[in-house]
Amino acid sequence: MARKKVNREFIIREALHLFRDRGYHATSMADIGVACGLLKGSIYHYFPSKEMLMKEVLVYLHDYYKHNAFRHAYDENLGARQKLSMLSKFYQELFYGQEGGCLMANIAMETNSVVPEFSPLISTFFQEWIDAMAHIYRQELPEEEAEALARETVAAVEGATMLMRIFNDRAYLQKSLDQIGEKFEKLSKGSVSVPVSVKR
Amino acid sequence: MARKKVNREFIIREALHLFRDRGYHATSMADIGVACGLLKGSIYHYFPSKEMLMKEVLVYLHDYYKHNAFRHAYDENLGARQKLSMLSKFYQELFYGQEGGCLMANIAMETNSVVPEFSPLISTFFQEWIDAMAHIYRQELPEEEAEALARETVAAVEGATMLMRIFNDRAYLQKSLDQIGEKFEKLSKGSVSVPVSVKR
Amino acid sequence: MARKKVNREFIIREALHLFRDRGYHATSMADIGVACGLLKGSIYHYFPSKEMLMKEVLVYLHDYYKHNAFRHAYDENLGARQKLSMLSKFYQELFYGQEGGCLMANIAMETNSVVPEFSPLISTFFQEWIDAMAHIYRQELPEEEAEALARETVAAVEGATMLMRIFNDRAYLQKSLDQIGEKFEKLSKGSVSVPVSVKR
Amino acid sequence: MARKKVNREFIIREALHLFRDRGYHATSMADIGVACGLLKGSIYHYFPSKEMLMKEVLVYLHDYYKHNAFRHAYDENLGARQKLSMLSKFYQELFYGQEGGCLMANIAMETNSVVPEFSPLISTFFQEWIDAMAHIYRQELPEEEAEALARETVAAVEGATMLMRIFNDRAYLQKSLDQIGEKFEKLSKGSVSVPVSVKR
DNA sequence: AATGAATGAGAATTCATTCAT
DNA sequence: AATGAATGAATTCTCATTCAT
Repeated sequence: MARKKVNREFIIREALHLFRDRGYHATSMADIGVACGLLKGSIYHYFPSKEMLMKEVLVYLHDYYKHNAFRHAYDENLGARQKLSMLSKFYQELFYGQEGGCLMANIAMETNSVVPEFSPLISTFFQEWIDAMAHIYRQELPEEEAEALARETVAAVEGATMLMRIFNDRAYLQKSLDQIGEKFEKLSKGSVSVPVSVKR
Repeated sequence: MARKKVNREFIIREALHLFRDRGYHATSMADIGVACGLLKGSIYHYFPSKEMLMKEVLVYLHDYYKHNAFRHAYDENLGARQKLSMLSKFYQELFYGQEGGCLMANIAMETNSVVPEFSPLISTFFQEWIDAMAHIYRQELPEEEAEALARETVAAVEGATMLMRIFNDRAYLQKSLDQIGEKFEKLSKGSVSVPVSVKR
Repeated sequence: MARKKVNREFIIREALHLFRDRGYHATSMADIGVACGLLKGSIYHYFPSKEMLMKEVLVYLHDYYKHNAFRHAYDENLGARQKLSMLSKFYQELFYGQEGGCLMANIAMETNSVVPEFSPLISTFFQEWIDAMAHIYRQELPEEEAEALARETVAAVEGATMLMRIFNDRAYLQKSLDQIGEKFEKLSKGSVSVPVSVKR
Repeated sequence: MARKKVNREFIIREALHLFRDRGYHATSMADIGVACGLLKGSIYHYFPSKEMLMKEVLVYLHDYYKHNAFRHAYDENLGARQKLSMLSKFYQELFYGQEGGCLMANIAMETNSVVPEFSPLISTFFQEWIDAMAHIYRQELPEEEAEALARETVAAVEGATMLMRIFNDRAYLQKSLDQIGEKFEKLSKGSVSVPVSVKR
């Protein structure tokens, strides 16, 4: 029964789940308060506004991905295939809060032209994701091809996550993540670029 | 200045644009009123509630796709490639209200767990889209492959549309639509099924 | 299927039932329109406002009582007991729209200090009712006693009608109407006044 | 000018007066807010809806009667006549907010078939009132007679209260309350039951 | 740090009323 | 006579935010 100690991070995490599952507008400060065991007014001791809280949530999630997922893309102890499989596993877990899907995508769709303050935070996130994927692909694919495939991959995963929510069927995401490796395999075989044998 | 005559369809179309661009919650009845040259209260002359209006918008858009896009998939005067190119062109135009992207996707993401009444209307739409794509693919691909590719296609297009909005760059969608034909080409070549040569 | 021809009286009668059953504020012009097979706007061809319609309803009902009930009190062909029994029967039928009770009382309670324009119409009605009863009682009771009993009678009937509605039990009104005769009997026996000697 | 401290009870009491005087529909949350020195929105800090507030008002008034009036009926240190006179005095004061009359009756008449949620609260109140009166009467009257007289008494008082409002004349209620004792006197004399021999 | 009260702006919705056709 | 559209004001209710304690 030991109550979670309340601090900025705790609130951010609670808010993250609510925002992801119910969206920005449909989540009230009171909802967040309840989730934190606080009154809505108390949230303002930690964050000056709902908008700032949302921003911090976006930053928090971005950092989380950066440190726990994107990072692997640049870990030169790993081979491309290893990296891809690690990332896949990561996304799989992350997006498996089925109710919610991807916070970044959800908020992007809902607020893109209505709270433009969020946009740079969101586009930076996606750019870094794409960069990370492209970095992996470049190990075996020429620059341009790598970038294109990275964009394609991210689009495919997000599109699949969306369908997963709509049809309430995890298979969509599962399939999409599986294809990441497959597609890479096929392309890198056909590619002119030197087969990987990197490792330091 | 000849004012558009106001009727249900006119309101639905105005609302559609607002809902697509600004989302469900951030669009007020007053906004819709202004767009229609009416007072907010007057909208209720035509629709009993915001929720019902949104539903009719979803139905309207679904019908629009059905009659203008999905229909081609079942037109047996056309070859698979022709169908795909017609659909691509259609989506390209439709989703080129860049501000907005895809109404169905936007509303799905925003309201999925918060206004469940919309969900069946949205999932039916996507199912019919997938069915239409699968129907085309079946002309040259085995059942299972056709279905999988259809799901993949829809996910890819929606994911790309999302990135298009986020990066404010139409190339994402463009690329994705181009790949529909390419991917099909590659797969159907490798397939066992008889090459198409339909054309009555 | 021959639709009722619409005229002022028809609307008044429909409105009367709605006002009696649902009250003044909770009855909308649209409700009245529906009951009449008209649109709400059309009511304004017959009455300039909801308030004026309500007034006419009150007048209409007053007239109805005057001609069909109170009148008997002054019909010198009838004995006091006959008069009382006629009136009882009349009220019984009138107030047996159980849902509704007494329009005059309902509207009085609801609007007394909020639409004072109705008050004189209502108090006149009740005064005439009391006068009629007093007139009957005077046949066998002294002036003062007759008046007091008249007031008492009206209060008792209205109080009972109210309890009838609250408990959804017609017995309350029934009992009260029965007691009108009984009480009169008891009082007139004890009274000094000359026993009635009915004419004809 | 020391402002009354606002709490649930304070709001309930202010609302009670407004509801009694102006009725349920004609009293807006803004009215209540003004009466309490608050904005309309602030009322929702204490009550979740107008309907719930009304319910609490009904409960509050019921409790008030229970503890301050009905209670005396069961106080076996008092004789029947004493009880009756205490109750009379109580009603006299209570219903002497002439503008308003009896909240329970007013709300019953206005909302009986339009907000059925109030009905049980109201009928329970009247049942307890009747029970209390019957309990007193039973001291000197046989069961059945006591009950009938109780119903009659309540009906008479409410009917008189109504006429008091309509004619803006306190004499109606006064007279009715006076008669409670008289009628009981007459009946109990004629009754077979043992004359009361008050305890103490 | 946290509360509870209060605010003020704005949301959806209702409704009496008007008016051109 | 009747309609259907439109209005504008009011109503209930929500919510982000502020602030004294």
